[in-house]
Amino acid sequence: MDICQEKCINREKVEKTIKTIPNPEETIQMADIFKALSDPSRLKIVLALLNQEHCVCDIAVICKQTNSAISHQLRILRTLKIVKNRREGKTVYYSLEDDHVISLITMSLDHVRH
Amino acid sequence: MDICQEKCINREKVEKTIKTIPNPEETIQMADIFKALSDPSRLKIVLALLNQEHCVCDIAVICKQTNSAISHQLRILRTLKIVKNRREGKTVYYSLEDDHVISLITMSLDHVRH
DNA sequence: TTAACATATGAACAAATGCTCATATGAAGA
DNA sequence: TCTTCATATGAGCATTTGTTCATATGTTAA
Repeated sequence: MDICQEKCINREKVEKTIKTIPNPEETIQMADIFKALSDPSRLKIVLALLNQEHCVCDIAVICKQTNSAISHQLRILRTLKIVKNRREGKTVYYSLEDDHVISLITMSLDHVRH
Repeated sequence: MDICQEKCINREKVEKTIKTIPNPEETIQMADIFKALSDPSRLKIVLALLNQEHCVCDIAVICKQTNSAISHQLRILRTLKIVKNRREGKTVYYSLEDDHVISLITMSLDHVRH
Protein backbone atom coordinates (compact mmCIF):
# COMPACT_ATOMS: atom_id res chain seq x y z
CA MET A 1 0.00 0.00 0.00
CA ASP A 2 1.72 3.10 1.26
CA ILE A 3 5.43 2.46 1.31
CA CYS A 4 5.87 5.95 2.66
CA GLN A 5 4.54 4.84 6.01
CA GLU A 6 7.58 2.52 6.32
CA LYS A 7 10.13 5.18 5.63
CA CYS A 8 9.45 8.86 5.86
CA ILE A 9 7.33 9.36 8.94
CA ASN A 10 8.74 11.13 11.95
CA ARG A 11 7.42 8.83 14.66
CA GLU A 12 8.21 11.11 17.58
CA LYS A 13 6.41 14.11 16.14
CA VAL A 14 3.49 11.94 15.05
CA GLU A 15 3.11 10.30 18.47
CA LYS A 16 3.27 13.65 20.20
CA THR A 17 0.59 15.18 17.99
CA ILE A 18 -1.72 12.17 18.18
CA LYS A 19 -1.90 12.70 21.94
CA THR A 20 -3.17 16.25 21.49
CA ILE A 21 -6.02 15.44 19.10
CA PRO A 22 -9.50 15.47 20.68
CA ASN A 23 -11.39 12.18 20.63
CA PRO A 24 -13.59 11.36 17.61
CA GLU A 25 -16.88 12.34 19.25
CA GLU A 26 -15.55 15.76 20.21
CA THR A 27 -14.07 16.25 16.76
CA ILE A 28 -17.39 15.42 15.12
CA GLN A 29 -19.27 17.74 17.49
CA MET A 30 -16.86 20.57 16.68
CA ALA A 31 -17.26 19.90 12.97
CA ASP A 32 -21.04 19.92 13.38
CA ILE A 33 -21.00 23.43 14.82
CA PHE A 34 -18.77 24.68 12.02
CA LYS A 35 -21.00 22.90 9.51
CA ALA A 36 -24.02 24.73 10.89
CA LEU A 37 -22.29 28.02 10.12
CA SER A 38 -20.73 26.90 6.83
CA ASP A 39 -23.72 27.52 4.57
CA PRO A 40 -24.14 31.21 3.67
CA SER A 41 -27.92 31.17 3.96
CA ARG A 42 -27.80 29.41 7.31
CA LEU A 43 -25.05 31.73 8.54
CA LYS A 44 -27.20 34.68 7.52
CA ILE A 45 -30.02 33.36 9.68
CA VAL A 46 -27.66 33.21 12.65
CA LEU A 47 -26.40 36.71 11.87
CA ALA A 48 -30.00 37.91 11.79
CA LEU A 49 -30.51 36.57 15.30
CA LEU A 50 -27.31 38.04 16.69
CA ASN A 51 -28.99 41.10 18.22
CA GLN A 52 -32.63 40.18 18.66
CA GLU A 53 -35.15 37.39 18.28
CA HIS A 54 -37.29 37.15 15.13
CA CYS A 55 -40.24 35.10 13.89
CA VAL A 56 -39.81 32.73 10.95
CA CYS A 57 -41.61 35.11 8.65
CA ASP A 58 -39.34 38.05 9.50
CA ILE A 59 -36.24 35.90 9.07
CA ALA A 60 -37.51 34.93 5.62
CA VAL A 61 -37.83 38.60 4.70
CA ILE A 62 -34.40 39.45 6.08
CA CYS A 63 -32.78 36.52 4.30
CA LYS A 64 -34.86 36.84 1.12
CA GLN A 65 -35.88 33.20 1.18
CA THR A 66 -39.13 31.26 1.42
CA ASN A 67 -40.60 30.45 4.83
CA SER A 68 -40.19 26.77 4.00
CA ALA A 69 -36.47 27.01 3.30
CA ILE A 70 -35.96 29.04 6.49
CA SER A 71 -37.97 26.57 8.52
CA HIS A 72 -35.90 23.66 7.26
CA GLN A 73 -32.67 25.45 8.15
CA LEU A 74 -33.98 26.48 11.56
CA ARG A 75 -34.69 22.84 12.29
CA ILE A 76 -31.04 22.01 11.66
CA LEU A 77 -29.91 24.89 13.86
CA ARG A 78 -32.36 23.79 16.56
CA THR A 79 -31.11 20.21 16.46
CA LEU A 80 -27.57 21.48 16.97
CA LYS A 81 -28.68 23.62 19.91
CA ILE A 82 -27.62 26.78 18.14
CA VAL A 83 -31.05 28.40 18.22
CA LYS A 84 -34.04 28.03 20.53
CA ASN A 85 -37.65 29.06 19.99
CA ARG A 86 -40.72 30.19 21.86
CA ARG A 87 -44.28 30.21 20.62
CA GLU A 88 -46.56 33.22 20.96
CA GLY A 89 -49.93 32.34 19.48
CA LYS A 90 -49.48 31.46 15.84
CA THR A 91 -46.02 32.99 15.76
CA VAL A 92 -42.77 31.22 16.70
CA TYR A 93 -39.86 33.41 17.73
CA TYR A 94 -36.30 32.18 17.29
CA SER A 95 -33.19 33.37 19.12
CA LEU A 96 -29.62 32.18 19.67
CA GLU A 97 -29.27 29.48 22.29
CA ASP A 98 -25.65 30.05 23.12
CA ASP A 99 -23.11 32.83 23.65
CA HIS A 100 -20.31 30.68 22.25
CA VAL A 101 -21.85 31.04 18.82
CA ILE A 102 -21.74 34.81 19.14
CA SER A 103 -18.01 34.59 19.93
CA LEU A 104 -17.38 32.34 16.94
CA ILE A 105 -19.22 34.74 14.65
CA THR A 106 -17.45 37.78 16.05
CA MET A 107 -14.07 36.11 15.69
CA SER A 108 -14.60 35.02 12.09
CA LEU A 109 -15.84 38.49 11.21
CA ASP A 110 -12.63 39.89 12.71
CA HIS A 111 -10.67 37.42 10.64
CA VAL A 112 -12.42 38.39 7.42
CA ARG A 113 -11.99 42.10 8.12
CA HIS A 114 -8.42 41.70 9.44
CA MET B 1 -46.73 34.23 -3.47
CA ASP B 2 -46.10 34.77 0.15
CA ILE B 3 -49.11 36.48 1.64
CA CYS B 4 -47.33 36.46 4.95
CA GLN B 5 -45.00 39.18 3.73
CA GLU B 6 -47.99 41.49 3.40
CA LYS B 7 -49.23 40.90 6.90
CA CYS B 8 -47.16 39.48 9.69
CA ILE B 9 -43.76 41.07 9.38
CA ASN B 10 -42.54 43.48 11.99
CA ARG B 11 -41.05 46.13 9.71
CA GLU B 12 -39.17 48.01 12.41
CA LYS B 13 -37.40 44.96 13.77
CA VAL B 14 -36.64 43.72 10.28
CA GLU B 15 -35.18 47.05 9.13
CA LYS B 16 -33.07 47.31 12.27
CA THR B 17 -31.61 43.84 11.81
CA ILE B 18 -30.97 44.22 8.09
CA LYS B 19 -28.65 47.12 8.92
CA THR B 20 -26.52 44.90 11.15
CA ILE B 21 -25.96 42.07 8.66
CA PRO B 22 -22.50 42.00 7.03
CA ASN B 23 -22.42 42.47 3.28
CA PRO B 24 -22.70 39.39 1.03
CA GLU B 25 -18.96 39.10 0.31
CA GLU B 26 -18.09 39.14 4.00
CA THR B 27 -20.84 36.65 4.77
CA ILE B 28 -19.54 34.27 2.11
CA GLN B 29 -15.96 34.63 3.34
CA MET B 30 -17.07 33.86 6.88
CA ALA B 31 -19.01 30.83 5.66
CA ASP B 32 -15.94 29.65 3.72
CA ILE B 33 -13.83 29.56 6.86
CA PHE B 34 -16.50 27.65 8.74
CA LYS B 35 -16.86 25.32 5.75
CA ALA B 36 -13.14 24.57 5.85
CA LEU B 37 -13.54 23.41 9.44
CA SER B 38 -16.89 21.68 8.93
CA ASP B 39 -15.60 18.39 7.57
CA PRO B 40 -14.32 16.06 10.34
CA SER B 41 -11.34 14.83 8.34
CA ARG B 42 -10.33 18.36 7.34
CA LEU B 43 -10.84 19.59 10.90
CA LYS B 44 -8.60 16.78 12.10
CA ILE B 45 -5.85 17.97 9.77
CA VAL B 46 -6.11 21.45 11.27
CA LEU B 47 -6.09 19.97 14.78
CA ALA B 48 -2.96 18.02 13.86
CA LEU B 49 -1.25 21.28 12.91
CA LEU B 50 -2.33 23.15 16.02
CA ASN B 51 0.95 22.64 17.89
CA GLN B 52 3.58 21.90 15.25
CA GLU B 53 4.16 21.61 11.53
CA HIS B 54 3.98 18.23 9.79
CA CYS B 55 4.73 16.79 6.36
CA VAL B 56 1.91 15.37 4.23
CA CYS B 57 2.98 11.84 4.98
CA ASP B 58 2.86 12.35 8.75
CA ILE B 59 -0.52 14.03 8.54
CA ALA B 60 -1.78 11.01 6.61
CA VAL B 61 -0.59 8.71 9.41
CA ILE B 62 -2.09 10.92 12.12
CA CYS B 63 -5.41 11.18 10.30
CA LYS B 64 -5.43 7.57 9.06
CA GLN B 65 -6.06 8.57 5.48
CA THR B 66 -4.25 8.22 2.15
CA ASN B 67 -1.66 10.78 1.13
CA SER B 68 -3.84 11.64 -1.83
CA ALA B 69 -6.91 12.43 0.25
CA ILE B 70 -4.80 14.53 2.62
CA SER B 71 -3.17 16.36 -0.26
CA HIS B 72 -6.55 17.23 -1.77
CA GLN B 73 -7.80 18.58 1.54
CA LEU B 74 -4.59 20.54 2.14
CA ARG B 75 -5.11 22.24 -1.19
CA ILE B 76 -8.52 23.47 -0.04
CA LEU B 77 -7.05 24.69 3.25
CA ARG B 78 -4.22 26.39 1.37
CA THR B 79 -6.62 28.14 -0.99
CA LEU B 80 -8.52 29.48 2.01
CA LYS B 81 -5.28 30.71 3.60
CA ILE B 82 -5.77 28.46 6.60
CA VAL B 83 -2.51 26.58 6.14
CA LYS B 84 0.81 27.46 4.54
CA ASN B 85 3.65 25.19 3.42
CA ARG B 86 7.39 25.12 2.97
CA ARG B 87 9.42 22.65 0.95
CA GLU B 88 12.51 20.91 2.30
CA GLY B 89 13.90 18.62 -0.37
CA LYS B 90 11.25 16.12 -1.32
CA THR B 91 9.23 16.85 1.76
CA VAL B 92 6.61 19.59 2.12
CA TYR B 93 5.83 20.79 5.62
CA TYR B 94 2.45 22.31 6.42
CA SER B 95 1.54 24.61 9.30
CA LEU B 96 -1.32 26.92 10.26
CA GLU B 97 -1.29 30.26 8.51
CA ASP B 98 -3.32 32.20 11.01
CA ASP B 99 -3.84 32.62 14.76
CA HIS B 100 -7.54 33.37 14.23
CA VAL B 101 -8.04 29.75 13.29
CA ILE B 102 -6.48 28.63 16.55
CA SER B 103 -8.92 30.86 18.44
CA LEU B 104 -11.88 29.43 16.51
CA ILE B 105 -10.78 25.88 17.26
CA THR B 106 -10.16 26.62 20.93
CA MET B 107 -13.53 28.28 21.26
CA SER B 108 -15.47 25.47 19.62
CA LEU B 109 -13.67 22.93 21.78
CA ASP B 110 -14.71 24.93 24.83
CA HIS B 111 -18.25 24.91 23.52
CA VAL B 112 -18.27 21.15 23.03
CA ARG B 113 -16.76 20.50 26.46
CA HIS B 114 -18.90 23.18 28.19
C1' DT C 1 -66.78 23.79 13.86
C1' DT C 2 -64.83 26.05 10.10
C1' DA C 3 -61.66 29.30 7.86
C1' DA C 4 -57.39 31.63 7.82
C1' DC C 5 -52.75 31.71 8.61
C1' DA C 6 -47.85 30.89 10.63
C1' DT C 7 -44.94 27.27 10.79
C1' DA C 8 -43.25 22.42 10.07
C1' DT C 9 -42.10 18.51 7.40
C1' DG C 10 -41.67 14.69 3.75
C1' DA C 11 -40.35 13.61 -0.97
C1' DA C 12 -37.75 14.65 -4.86
C1' DC C 13 -34.19 16.65 -7.43
C1' DA C 14 -30.12 19.42 -8.72
C1' DA C 15 -25.74 20.85 -7.08
C1' DA C 16 -21.79 20.36 -4.23
C1' DT C 17 -18.49 17.50 -1.79
C1' DG C 18 -14.91 13.94 -0.40
C1' DC C 19 -12.77 9.98 -1.67
C1' DT C 20 -10.31 6.68 -4.87
C1' DC C 21 -7.57 5.54 -8.68
C1' DA C 22 -4.42 6.71 -12.11
C1' DT C 23 -1.08 9.75 -13.43
C1' DA C 24 1.91 13.96 -13.21
C1' DT C 25 5.44 16.87 -11.03
C1' DG C 26 9.60 17.88 -8.75
C1' DA C 27 13.66 16.75 -5.91
C1' DA C 28 17.61 13.61 -4.48
C1' DG C 29 20.79 9.97 -5.23
C1' DA C 30 22.95 6.31 -8.16
C1' DT D 1 20.46 10.48 -17.20
C1' DC D 2 17.49 7.17 -14.83
C1' DT D 3 15.20 5.66 -10.70
C1' DT D 4 12.99 6.41 -6.49
C1' DC D 5 10.00 8.68 -3.67
C1' DA D 6 7.05 12.60 -1.56
C1' DT D 7 3.56 15.26 -3.05
C1' DA D 8 0.01 17.13 -6.34
C1' DT D 9 -3.82 16.83 -9.33
C1' DG D 10 -7.55 15.40 -12.79
C1' DA D 11 -11.51 12.38 -13.67
C1' DG D 12 -15.10 9.68 -12.01
C1' DC D 13 -18.18 8.12 -8.39
C1' DA D 14 -21.11 7.71 -4.41
C1' DT D 15 -22.86 10.48 -0.82
C1' DT D 16 -24.47 14.58 1.21
C1' DT D 17 -26.80 18.92 1.11
C1' DG D 18 -30.08 22.89 0.14
C1' DT D 19 -34.02 24.07 -2.13
C1' DT D 20 -38.78 23.60 -3.96
C1' DC D 21 -43.36 21.85 -3.96
C1' DA D 22 -47.08 19.78 -1.74
C1' DT D 23 -49.11 18.82 2.41
C1' DA D 24 -49.57 18.58 7.53
C1' DT D 25 -49.82 20.71 12.16
C1' DG D 26 -51.34 23.86 15.47
C1' DT D 27 -53.37 28.31 16.87
C1' DT D 28 -56.79 32.10 16.57
C1' DA D 29 -61.04 34.17 15.40
C1' DA D 30 -65.61 33.95 13.42
